[in-house]
Amino acid sequence: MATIYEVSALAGVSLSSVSRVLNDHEHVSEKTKQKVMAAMEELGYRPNSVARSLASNRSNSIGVLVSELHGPFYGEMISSIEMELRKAGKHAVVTAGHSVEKSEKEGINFLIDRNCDAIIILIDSLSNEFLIELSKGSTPIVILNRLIPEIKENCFYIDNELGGYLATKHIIEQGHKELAYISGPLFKQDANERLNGHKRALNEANLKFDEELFYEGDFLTTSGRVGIDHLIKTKRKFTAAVCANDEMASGAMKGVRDHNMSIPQDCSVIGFDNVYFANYLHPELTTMNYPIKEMAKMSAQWILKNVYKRPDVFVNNKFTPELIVRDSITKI
Amino acid sequence: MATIYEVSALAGVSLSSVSRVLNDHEHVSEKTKQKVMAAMEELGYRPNSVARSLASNRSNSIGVLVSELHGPFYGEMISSIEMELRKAGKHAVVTAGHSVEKSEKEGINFLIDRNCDAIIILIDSLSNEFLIELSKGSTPIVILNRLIPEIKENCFYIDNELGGYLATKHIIEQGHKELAYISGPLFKQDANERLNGHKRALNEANLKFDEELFYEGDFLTTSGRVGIDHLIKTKRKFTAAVCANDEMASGAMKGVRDHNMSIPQDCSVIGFDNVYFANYLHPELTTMNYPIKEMAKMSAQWILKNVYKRPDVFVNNKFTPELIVRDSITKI
DNA sequence: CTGTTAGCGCTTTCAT
DNA sequence: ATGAAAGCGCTAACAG
Repeated sequence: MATIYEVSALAGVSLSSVSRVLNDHEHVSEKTKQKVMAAMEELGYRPNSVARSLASNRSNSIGVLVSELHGPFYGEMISSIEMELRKAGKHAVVTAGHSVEKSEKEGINFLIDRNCDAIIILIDSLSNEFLIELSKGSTPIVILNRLIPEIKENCFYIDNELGGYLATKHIIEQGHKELAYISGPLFKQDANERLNGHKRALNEANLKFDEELFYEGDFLTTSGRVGIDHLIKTKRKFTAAVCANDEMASGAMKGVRDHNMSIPQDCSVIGFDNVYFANYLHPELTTMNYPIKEMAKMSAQWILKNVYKRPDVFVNNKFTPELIVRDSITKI
Repeated sequence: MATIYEVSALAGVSLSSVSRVLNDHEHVSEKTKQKVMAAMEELGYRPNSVARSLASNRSNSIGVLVSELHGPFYGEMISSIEMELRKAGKHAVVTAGHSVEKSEKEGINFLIDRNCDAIIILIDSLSNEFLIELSKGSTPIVILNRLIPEIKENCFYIDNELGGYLATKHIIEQGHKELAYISGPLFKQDANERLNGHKRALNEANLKFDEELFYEGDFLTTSGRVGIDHLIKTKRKFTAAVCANDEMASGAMKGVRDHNMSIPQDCSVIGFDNVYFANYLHPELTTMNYPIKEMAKMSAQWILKNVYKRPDVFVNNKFTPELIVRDSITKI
């Protein structure tokens, strides 16, 4: 593998000149530039990214820490981040924290030790305090799906409370009065906020929140399934199940059917996130859109702008959930 | 950030000794080891991975190139790889090729330039010849979902032809005689093989393959939907739709229902891959299991063994698809 | 605009 | 078992 030395020798210029054209510096005469490029071409020179990183203290890699790498939600997020980064010649180093505090901290250390220039984080177990502290370190961080007021510039989030509110409001407007709620794990901020929105909508309609018709799941499909079993066992009547995400909604749909009820006639269902397969469930799932792709893209752009000093792009931190009406809710 | 120099000074030993304990070398006295560890502890020393890479010519990063980063299939694969790698202190650098030849080649160069110690590849546009050539380079590669005889040690694959055969055989055994087939894009090897298996089963049952009841999709949900429209327009009768993957099957199910037919009574459906949401479709999808997690894990282990010389693990290259019977097929 | 010169932090012979 | 010293390939002041 040819090095910068050989290039400089062949081109008859100094190391620095080669380095300069490599880094697109100004103040290089067209002539030397041509000579250098020709030499590079002839030698099939490829820069050694590790050496560059060591000398410049930039790895051009961005760490991405998520709860899980699979699942419809994270996949879209990572896909979106990688696309944006790659256009800029940067790359994504991904790792998962599995919603376990210890493991998530390890993930962060892992990425920092890897000299990532910045880290994009979408996890739940680490406290705001920890993340605020982390943000004071030398590795810039951006946080997805969470607003931490003290470092709000680094946060990209949607109004989960509003989303929860709008979802439940919609279902109430269709005439439903007895709502079951299948929640995400309440140690997660978004699960909490969505539940709060749900309660606000209930309140506004003078309906009361029924503890018996509440089930705390884990955001995974199976817990939607189990949740329905649990709810039905209470013998309480409900005409709709409000689910805190689409995965649980899909599980809930299965559960409802396993009890020989049909959707939406016997039980309406609403989800949250609008993951791509919500559209392929039967009936198609009414849900709240979560613009994860746009948010992920924004977070990447923020890094390009703030860490790599790329020309300004407009960066928007707050996103809005939107109701997507499909066929899983019936009028009463 | 403390460096190895400060550690060596504080411990009162040489650079090399510090390096030795860092790398778990033998021939280090227990005493110096203790001194060094104490010094590291005191200084909060963290090794600089970039410097290590430059000096050792190992980046401890493994490139992963896939067609797409989202979708149920790739998500599970990447998740599985990352878990295995991280246990060994290695990390995954991911990138997508979008099934476009130019883009996939760029992806490979990108990863090589990033000094990845090895690359895991699951793509479709690059030819066997190209990959064989690539395998002769200095960066080891492993190939998922494809058998290239010349480099079969580096390949991890299932018998797609057998899978296609078994799927269709099963559906024939349920009494179906008029089968529509929604294929993956035929430039992809797996799509081809699955189709061949389908034809073999047909043949064996003395049924003929009907060109009119064939539709070439793109492995994405929407093309399953579109495929059904197309098939129905032919006015040919069919009692079952054999789909080359679950995503198209989910689209096909939607299509069938949009034409006011019910599943499986009016039209049975079978998929391929057994992605996690196949279980949450309605009716639950009968499909062929594709052990992508195990295969991904194996590929990571192969790298640990062959590139990093980790203690032998048993490595299996060939996997077998298995029929998963659920509710999307009816007896005739 | 171009060249010289130190490193970046660590690994790895080679002696001892 | 330990240490000295020479890089790994490149960047970034600084001087000219």
